[in-house]
Amino acid sequence: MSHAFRHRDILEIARKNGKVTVEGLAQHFGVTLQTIRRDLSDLAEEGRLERVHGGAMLPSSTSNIGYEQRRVLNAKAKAAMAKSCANRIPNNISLFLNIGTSTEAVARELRNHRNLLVVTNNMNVANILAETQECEVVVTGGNLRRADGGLVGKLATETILQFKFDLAIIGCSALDEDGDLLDFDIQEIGVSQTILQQSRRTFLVADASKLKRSAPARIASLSEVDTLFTDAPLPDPLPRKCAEWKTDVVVTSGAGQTAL
Amino acid sequence: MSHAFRHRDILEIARKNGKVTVEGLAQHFGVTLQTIRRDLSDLAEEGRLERVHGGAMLPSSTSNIGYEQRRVLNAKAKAAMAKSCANRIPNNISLFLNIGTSTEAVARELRNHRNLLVVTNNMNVANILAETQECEVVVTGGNLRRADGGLVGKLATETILQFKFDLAIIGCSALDEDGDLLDFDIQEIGVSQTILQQSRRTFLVADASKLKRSAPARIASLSEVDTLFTDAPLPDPLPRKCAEWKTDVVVTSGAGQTAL
DNA sequence: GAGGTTTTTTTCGTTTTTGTTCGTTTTTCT
DNA sequence: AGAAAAACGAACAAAAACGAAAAAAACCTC
Repeated sequence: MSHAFRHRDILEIARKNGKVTVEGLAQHFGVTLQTIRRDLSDLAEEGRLERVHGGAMLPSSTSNIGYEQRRVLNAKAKAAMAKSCANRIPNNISLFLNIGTSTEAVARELRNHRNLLVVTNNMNVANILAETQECEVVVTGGNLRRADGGLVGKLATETILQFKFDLAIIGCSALDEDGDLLDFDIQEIGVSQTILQQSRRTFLVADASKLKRSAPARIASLSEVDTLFTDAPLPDPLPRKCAEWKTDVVVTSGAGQTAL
Repeated sequence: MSHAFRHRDILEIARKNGKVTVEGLAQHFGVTLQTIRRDLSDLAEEGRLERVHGGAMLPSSTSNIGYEQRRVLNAKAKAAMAKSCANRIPNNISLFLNIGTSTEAVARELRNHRNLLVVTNNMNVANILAETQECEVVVTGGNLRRADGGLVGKLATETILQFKFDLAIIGCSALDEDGDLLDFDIQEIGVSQTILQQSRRTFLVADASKLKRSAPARIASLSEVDTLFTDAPLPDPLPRKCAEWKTDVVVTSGAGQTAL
């Protein structure tokens, strides 16, 4: 029996049960574990299944496409990045957090900081920080973008212009090999650029997946960023450029260690 | 079996029951307590659950679902008021919703309206309307007031000045026998007054409990309101005054009927 | 049926996950 | 308040799962 048949059946079983196990499938088809592993890897690569330890699950796109999916996507690495980022954020300062699941993770880690003034154009960040008592939260105005809870547009930009931040924590959609920060949404570009302009220091939080993507609009260059937090070593031209630009790079392995 | 499978099921159980226990889950999955603890820690780290001694709960503020559920208590009268208010709101207009549980109830009833431009300084209203696709939501900037999710201060006022609304739906902390709208928070006064000034028509939503309270700051007079929605007949001097002012009064009994 | 290709199995070192133990913290009982 | 019980997290060991690569089997085509 060729893998094509198995693939079809595996998907069917997965759709019925919501999940499949390597062991179970091996038994079901009377083949080796390794064979099933290869099948699942193939299916995962095609995006038809989501590989997990011990088996595979239906890709979450079935239920909640987009934001939720991105949020869960390597959440652990993001949490680690966020932790090491939060560790370098002192108390008693003003800071900005923009749109993005990574900055939301940072917000979660900031709940125990004291006396911060946090300005954000991200509804989720505001919701997260509403829990704590220890910091003042200011929300910029703007048009609500349902996809990610972002507040965008003229109103957002104008509000930001009224502040001067000690620190800006930003995310981006992509990061290319020239060290340019890119974004999908033209509207968000203006907001991000205004933030950079209004803040004394800048932290960029971007997980490794951002390095494999591209996006149409350019926000800024890494040279304008003080510290980059990421979860895997940078590909080749970038480490040298960052050194040149004096941009610190903090790589956080999944477990939470920090290295230069 | 991998943690990925358990995580999904744990969240499902948590959403159904509102909480999960370490012991219960360990038994359910046939694994050690320690394993479940690790799972719960992971989920808490991702912000998907809130860890508590002995188990975990749905995160309190983040989740729209949890919030929705918590608001059900004593909301019957409010929902009735909100329904009859929403019935008098046409489609295709711009409107403002300010702070208050009553206006939140109205927001909930507006989810099936079409082509509205809703501006609000209430995070909860924004969260509620984020669910629907049918209307544009604009959030004013402002300082986040944790007690009620309100956005207040100079930023809020300034944003509102940039709009002109077809209709404003407002709440208030108290309503006295002179027909004056009162509020506890001085900051909110400025916002409310600005709203009245910028809108062509005004609906006030105030349940009967507001009539028994007092508050220090005066927002405006009922004479400036076009329609008052409430859930019990007004005490004595007010019906006459309202008639004089040409302020409509819509009294909704708990069951949902509408009377003049 | 020989030769080449594809697929599967086998093997093995590595990584991930789970279980166990133990000292500490939190909760509950008195 | 103080003691007992329950829950917790860290650390380490055991078990399970993993991926890569070589060997074997199955399947072509000529």
